[in-house]
Amino acid sequence: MLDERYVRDNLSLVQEAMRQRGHEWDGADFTRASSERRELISTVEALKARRNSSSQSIGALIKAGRSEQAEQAKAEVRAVNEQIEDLDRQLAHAEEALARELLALPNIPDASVPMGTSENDNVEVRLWGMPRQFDFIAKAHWDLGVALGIIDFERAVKLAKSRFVLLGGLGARLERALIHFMLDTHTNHGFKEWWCPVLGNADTLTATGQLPKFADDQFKTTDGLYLIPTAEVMLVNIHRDEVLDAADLPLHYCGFTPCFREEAGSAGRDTRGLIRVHQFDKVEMVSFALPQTSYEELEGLVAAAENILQMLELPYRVIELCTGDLGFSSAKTYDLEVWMPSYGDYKEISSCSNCTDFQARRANIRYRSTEANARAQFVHTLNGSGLAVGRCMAAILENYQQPDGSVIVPEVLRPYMGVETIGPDLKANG
RNA sequence: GGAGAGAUGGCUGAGCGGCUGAAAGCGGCGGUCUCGAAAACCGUUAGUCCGGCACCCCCGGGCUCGGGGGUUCAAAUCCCCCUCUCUCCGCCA
Repeated sequence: MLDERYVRDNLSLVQEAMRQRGHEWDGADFTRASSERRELISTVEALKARRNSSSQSIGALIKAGRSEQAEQAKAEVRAVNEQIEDLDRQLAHAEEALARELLALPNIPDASVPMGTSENDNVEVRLWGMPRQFDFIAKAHWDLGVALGIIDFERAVKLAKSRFVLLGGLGARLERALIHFMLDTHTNHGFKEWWCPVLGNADTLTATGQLPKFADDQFKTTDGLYLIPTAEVMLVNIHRDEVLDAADLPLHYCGFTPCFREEAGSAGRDTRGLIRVHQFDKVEMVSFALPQTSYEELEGLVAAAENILQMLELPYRVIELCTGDLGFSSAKTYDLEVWMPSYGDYKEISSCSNCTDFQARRANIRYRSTEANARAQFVHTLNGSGLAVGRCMAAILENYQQPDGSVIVPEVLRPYMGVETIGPDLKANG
């Protein structure tokens, strides 16, 4: 959420920022609600001040035994109360309208973010590794996985519905190996590991920006809880309504959770395989940082995510999202895209964002500096995938496949897997 | 799931419907003392919104004692609903 005063004082800047994002917003409703709210507050608070002082004098009159004057004053206050009640109702409406406006407004892109209207305008920052040249016909991971007996899409449909996945034998073990490898690597680099609920309440999902605007993208329960679309939601909300000690910043957190997404509106896209499913595993990183260092933190998160891909020896590239492709809460985002032979292209496997104070304001997460009497300020929150596990498995299967349909296990995963290859012998795969 | 108890400032914990945004203690901050520190003593110490001043300070006012509603001229205090915590019972991986 943007600061109301900032939006009010910098309306044309905000309008320009929204235009760069491709977000329709003229600010008229905001301005109306904002000024209406302040006018109502001034009026109603003057009346409340009058009520308070009158009530006090009534007490004095009663004590002095001047009951007829007290009764007269009571009648007057009753009349004032009727006006207050009416104005408070109007004020509540104005505040609702204002909140609606502010909650629907995305973050302002950082000045360094490249201009653009779609993913076509994203900028490649760097490349790592070389896509492998196959001297045989490379298979897609959905064919490989099924042939190896480690991925079962058909039974997953029976168990749930389409866009769910069932992993068996070495497939299940590979999933687990990746999760452990990623968490071990991050915790060795100073990230604190958390295990958290996968259902969150409305306040929690509002704080990170999923609600109210993206309610259709979330799975929900009948009693008002939501399945989390990413661990970011929980890791950020750990400190909701808290004041952190500046000396403790930055905080580096990580956690593994399943992630649930309705994928409403993505019908027909990435319909095969592990790329776009309703439930997938992800190891997530979240940082809480001082405003003045949050962009350094962002580079650190990207490096931590890149480290995983490098250890797995998967070719990838880093791109910087343009203004038009930026996520709702983000001021600046780098995506990591892994080479995916079946697409003949790079495919997103991690997204690292600096949300500046946008989520912190919604979540009311502040910090107090060590200087005496310093006012609590909003922290900056950052998040990055480290990495999406399902897509990582897909990339490993495709990039490490052999002519006979077997898959070599990346070196760093072998201690977790206990095998060096996932072979074509179905029995050996569990 | 059943029965009971509770929720007050950074923490502990008082609080006859009006003089209580809140006693006291702890903690924090500032000071006296000291070469310095500790101890002792003195002072100070909630958040947020609106307005005066475009910021901070300061000044005036509103709101906030888990959340919401009600009674009343006036609610931390009385009534109702909800949430959460604790104790006991039941159930359970």
